[in-house]
Amino acid sequence: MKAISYDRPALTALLRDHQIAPTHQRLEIAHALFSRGRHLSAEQILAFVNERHAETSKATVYNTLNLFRDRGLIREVIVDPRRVFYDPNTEPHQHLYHVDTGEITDIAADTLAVTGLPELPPGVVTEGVDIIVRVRAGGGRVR
Amino acid sequence: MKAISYDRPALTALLRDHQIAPTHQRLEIAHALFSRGRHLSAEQILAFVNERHAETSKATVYNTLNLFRDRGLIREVIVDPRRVFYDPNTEPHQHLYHVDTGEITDIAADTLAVTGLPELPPGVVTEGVDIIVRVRAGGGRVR
DNA sequence: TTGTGAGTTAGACAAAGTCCAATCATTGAA
DNA sequence: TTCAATGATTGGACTTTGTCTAACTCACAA
Repeated sequence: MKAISYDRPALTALLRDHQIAPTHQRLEIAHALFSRGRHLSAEQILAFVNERHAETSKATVYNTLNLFRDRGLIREVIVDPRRVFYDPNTEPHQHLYHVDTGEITDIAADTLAVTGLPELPPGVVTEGVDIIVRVRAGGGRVR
Repeated sequence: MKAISYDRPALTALLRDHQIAPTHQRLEIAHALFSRGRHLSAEQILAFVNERHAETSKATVYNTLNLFRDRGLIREVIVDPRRVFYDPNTEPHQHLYHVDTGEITDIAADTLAVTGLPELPPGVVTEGVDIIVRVRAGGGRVR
């Protein structure tokens, strides 16, 4: 999330930076994600984008999210087997997943470190290291 | 994976230890997972269990896997948004996920350490910390 | 003004998993 | 050993998330 303002021209520039033609629908979808800065599912994005009057189809939402992901504009978060969440924050960071509520929050990467990762098998490259801290409402005792 | 042999009596005892009535179907499903010691999807387990002649339904496989998970006999691995994998190894360890092939392998926990996890919000308990190293076939340069 | 190619669309389809009401098995008490 | 009660299993309908396809639309360059 490099930019700070997410008005139309800023989003247009953002898409162009990532070699994405800025169509109306794509700008709407980008706006839904970036203006909220939250982790949203495809269904939620579809609902937000069509809040006033239907103008964007399910197929376009999925196409666009996959395109954004391939172009490095957003990131997939896989924590819930039932649906994928999309994260407008592509800076390195990790996730805290509240199992009961489905809520996802960020964990800043700068405080976090992983040591002791094993050697990778040859001919293999790391795509990324995902860390998910799963929490649930706990009876009294914190920790 | 405490036990070493996974014959019928051993599996029966394993289920009983976890307050699970050892029915025929449950023993078959436990056998499919524990004798292979690999990460399997529900579909794969269904196929293994019915290899010779159909004897266990889809519903039972799902019921049973959820029961085993709730009783702490197996663990869910959520790395692929399309399906859940089940892991007969409940000892603390992490996963390496090969994005191209779908292959999952274990990372021993004893070499691994995570530091700098933030304070949890109050009234919340950690269920677990999942670490997934995503790798893909890489052009020459390893690492 | 018009042709072209990229983008969008509705709706059919697919895959994973859940639910339900009917049936079947296991078990413990008599 | 028998039998009722409880728990487990079943087929199939259903739900949800996501993909696919073929037709259509739109922006834009010539």
